[in-house]
Order: sequence, then structure tokens, then C-alpha cells
Amino acid sequence: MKHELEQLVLESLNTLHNDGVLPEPFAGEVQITHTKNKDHGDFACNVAMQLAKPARRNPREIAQAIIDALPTHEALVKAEIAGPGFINFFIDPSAGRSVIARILVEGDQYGRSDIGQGKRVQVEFVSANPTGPLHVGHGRGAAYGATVADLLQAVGFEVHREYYVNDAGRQMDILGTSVWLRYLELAGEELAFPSNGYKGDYVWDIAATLHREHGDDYRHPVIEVFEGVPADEPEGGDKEAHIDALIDSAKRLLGDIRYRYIFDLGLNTILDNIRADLASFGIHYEEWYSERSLTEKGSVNKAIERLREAGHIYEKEGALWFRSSDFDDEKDRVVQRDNGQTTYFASDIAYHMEKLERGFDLVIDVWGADHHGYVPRVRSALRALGDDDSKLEVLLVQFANLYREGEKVQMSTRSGSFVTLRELRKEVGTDAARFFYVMRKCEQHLDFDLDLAKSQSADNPVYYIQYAHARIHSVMRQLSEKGHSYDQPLGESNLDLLNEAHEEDLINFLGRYPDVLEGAALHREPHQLVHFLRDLANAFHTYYNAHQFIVEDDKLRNARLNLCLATRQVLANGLGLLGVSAPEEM
RNA sequence: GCGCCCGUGGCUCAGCUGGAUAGAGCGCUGCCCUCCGGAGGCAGAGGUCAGAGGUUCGAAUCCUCUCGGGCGCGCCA
Repeated sequence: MKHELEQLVLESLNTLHNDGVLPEPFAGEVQITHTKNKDHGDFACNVAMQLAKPARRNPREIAQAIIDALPTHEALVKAEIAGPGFINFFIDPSAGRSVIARILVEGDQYGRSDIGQGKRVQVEFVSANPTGPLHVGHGRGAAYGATVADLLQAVGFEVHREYYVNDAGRQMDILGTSVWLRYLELAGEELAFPSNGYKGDYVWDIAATLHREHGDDYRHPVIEVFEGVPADEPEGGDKEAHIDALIDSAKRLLGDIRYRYIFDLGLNTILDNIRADLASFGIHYEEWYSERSLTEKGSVNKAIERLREAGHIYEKEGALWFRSSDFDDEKDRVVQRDNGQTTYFASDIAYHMEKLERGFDLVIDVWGADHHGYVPRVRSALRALGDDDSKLEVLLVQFANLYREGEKVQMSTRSGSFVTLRELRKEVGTDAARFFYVMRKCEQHLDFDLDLAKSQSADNPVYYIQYAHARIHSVMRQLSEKGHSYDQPLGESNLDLLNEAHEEDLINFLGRYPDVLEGAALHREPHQLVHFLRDLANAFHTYYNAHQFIVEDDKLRNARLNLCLATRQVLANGLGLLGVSAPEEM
């Protein structure tokens, strides 16, 4: 309906322009909004006020002209001027009720649209380094990214979900070396574990697997391992130099093939764990994109070459620099270190270059807000490559803090005292976790109340919405117990009996759902859907308390049941997009 | 120091991207089942939208500054 009104107004404006009433053709976008106040009709339009200035006319005068030139439409009963120059539209209630029949026909397709026109969108999210299990910080990006992707798909985009696997680089070398050192301990060697190594229990687990399956095959005397290695931080040394030297020892003593075996064992074990976690969270990817593969097929060098040819690379102190300060960045960045290794940034340039080469119309990155400083340099690189950086959209997700019994749960990666995503899921369940993560807009810090998420009460918005859904199932069960059967066609031909205020309210909500999906998808704001579902559930609970559905009158009863089932369908559709289940009983 | 994000009832947040009288939930006060699930509903109190300027028909929303909070500013990833 909203879009139809847009068209009507647009046609009216064209007529006015052709008749010379308006000096210029209308260039902007006609904004039609749902009214908050019943007195203002069902929809309102502010275009007359926007035109007042350029047309040098009184906005109410323009509004009247627009109304006069408005084509007729069967569902539009009245259009009137209000306030400073709003045009209020009143919709025929019976046209509104027809949405019930439509929902019952369209089922789980109701609300979906094709405004994305099949444009190809890539959404990259989570992409946590496979150096350890996912923790609750990753959870928000996971829930948010997945929901944005699903929303975009629902409104007609072709969505490609991708996880960028950092399976190369120093952090992974540290992991591999950590596994090996733990293995040496299991094999009976005594050593001081590096302060910069990965100390989590999962490292012991991987080491145990290695030891169980290969015995002492990978064992080397500690004396040799630590030979020539500079002191660690606790001994007054440098922890970075210490761990780097240990990595070198590992590579030298084990040789390429055996080193790579341990490295991949760690990588694959953790990656499998991450995949399983995300799958349990209802999150699936079209592609897991390997950073290593970028290097292996020469993309990183190709990216640097392209930048060099375009004159944006220079050498200084043995390293290669990208002159990003010529673009949006505050200073230049190293792409190849003086030791010949390309940097993480170089991989990322290559990765983003490839994303655009793969022909996506839009590339969306979901990052933690702590990476915000990284955005300008990636954009700079794309522009330097001659690519269109407006195809890149970076969505920054703020931190989530956990609260238990009113106290903030302290977490730090350093002390290893972080809560894993798996623990959170076990504690509050997938539904509550997915829901709470997207309840707030992404640039807002999130206070995640564990006790609230667990509580099975009205305070808990997840239960509130799910309860509305379950309640409708319960009504349908009651129906047969009371000796009635449900007759959908009979209800459908009597929808005009639904003229109680509560019914009109509820119908109004149901009709708005497609617009909500569109808005949530186009603005990348899942929380809009969350708020809508809460309001929809509220409208239903209010209706439930005010009126009996299972009444003796066959026509009225079936009309009301149709409304209930349409409500149930929209609740299920919306919850489904959030990755939350819609239970039949609770 | 520079850059990005945030500041809305006691608490947690919306506010349809510049529109009409700023809305919810929790908490507080008072109510509602002989009735389909009370895991529900109704009503009430509670706000100088951090502060000060500016932009225009119109600002919680846009611009500038100030104050408060978070996060970034590596030849780490």
C-alpha cells in the first residue's frame, strides 16, 4: 500500500508539472509514512512542505493541488490536508482486512519482496582468527551479520555469506608452536611456556590428540628447542622476540612437512569447532575463504603490483609502503615488511580486490568497532586500485557486555577468562542469545543481561513474543476440544466482521510487516524487526484479553481464527528471520 | 593530542533517517480471570532529549563548540 501511494503522489506531481503548476519536475523521493495517530489517517506524506521552498508557494496550497490531481484508487477513501501541509491518507478498512487472506495464501513467503532485484551482495562476518574458540564478543557480530544477510535475502538480494579464514600469518604460527610446546610437555619434556603463547585448554586438547596418535614422533629435546632463544618477558626479555624465535625453532627442528602437519592440525581442529558453534547458532556460510589461498594463487603480489603500477607504492627502510595518505588515510601503511613478508593489510587489499573482481554489486563487511580505524585504509586501497569503493560498506558492531546478577562479567583475552559462545548458548539457549544480540542497533553498546535472557517470564522479550505464537496454537487446540472445526473459507468471506478497535489495530500491524522488513534490510537494522515483533505480540495479547475467539457464531469465530492464524504466520516469519524458533507450546 | 561511536523518564532502550502532542519494557502505584494458557491485559505517576549556539516553515534527528563515557591511532592480526 505504501508503495502504491508513492506512485499515486508521483503521478499527481507529474500532472501538476505538465500543467505548469509546478515549475520543475519532482526530483526527490516521495516519502510516505505510517501515521502514529489515528486522527491522521493511515498514511501521511510531507512532500508539499518539501516543495514549498523551491515552488515558492504555501505548502497547504500545494497539498491541495496534489490532492486534486491525485488519481483515484479503490482502497483510498479520503485524502486531506492537515497541520502545516501534511497530506493524510485514509484507507478503506476492508482493503486493510484483505491482508489476512493474503498472509494465509502466501504463508512463509509473506513479507518477502524483490526490491533487491537479484543484486548480488556479499556479506562477510565473524571471520575470527582460528586461534581459539569463538567467544561472546564474536557472538554479536555473528548474530548481527547473519540476520542482516537473511533480511537482505528476504527482500530480494542474492546473498553470499562468507567467512574469511586467517589461516596464514604470525598468529597462526604462534598457535602451531603453542600446540607443539604443549605436546612436548605431554611427552615428558619440562619447559617454561611462553607468555605470549596460547594458554587455553583447547591447546592441550589438540596437543593430546597429536601425542595420542603419534607418540614421540614430534619430540625434540627442550635444550635444542630453546637454544639461542632470547629471554621471555618475565625474565626481563621481549615476549615478541621470544615467541618468534620459538616459531623459528619449531620450523627448523620439525622441517616443513612436520611443522605444517601440526599447524594444520591446530587450524582444522579449531575451525571445525568454530563451524560447529556457528551451525548450532543457526548460522551457515556459502563460502569459507582461505587467506592462504590468496597468497598461493599470487593475488597478494598482484595487488601490490597493481598499486605499484599506479604509482602508489614506495620503498623506505627496506619495506614497501602504500601511499594511502594520498587518499582517505591519515598516514602511509606498510604492505611488505623489511624481512620480505607481506603484511595482513596486504592480504586484505588483495581480498577486497578479489571481492570486487568476483562481480558483487555490494560488499558488506561486519567488523568489531575496535577495527574502525582500519576502514579508511581499505577504502584507500580500493580507490588506488581504481575500484569503486562505494561498493564497500563496513558495518561496525560495538562490544557486548555480559551482566550477571547486576554485575558486569569481567573478561579479558589475556587472562584467558573469556566466556565462549558455546557456554553462552548452553546457559541461555540459542533463541535468547540470537534475539538479545540483535535487540539493539549495532552502534549501540549492548548490555546483555544473562539472568533476563534465562528468565521464563514476561520480562523476557523473547518469551513474550514466542508466547504469543504458542498461545495461538493453544487456541487452535482448544477449538477441537470444544467441538468446533476450523473453516478458513467461511472466515475469509466474513472478514468484514472484524471491526473491533483491537482487530483493526492488529490488522494494521500485519499489513506493515513488509515495510518493516524492507526498512530493516535496507538500513541493516535487525532491531527494527525485533521492536515490530514485540509490538505485534503486544497487539495480539491485548486482543486476546479483550475478546473471546472461540464464540458460537460460526462466521465471527472463523473470521477471528483467520486473523489469529495470520498473526501466528507473521510472528513465525519474523522470528525465523532472527534465527529464533517459534514454538507451538512452551 | 588526533580520529570514530555513544549521551533520550530511576534502569535498559525505540524514535520510521528533518515532520504533527517524544514512545516502549523493567521498576513504582492501583486494578482485571465462574471466560480460549495470568509466561497475559488495563490505568496512573515519571522527560529543560548532556549543555550552548547555529541552519529553516519545522531539530531528539543536520552543522559548530563544550562537557561526560567507550574504542582506535604498529614493519600485530
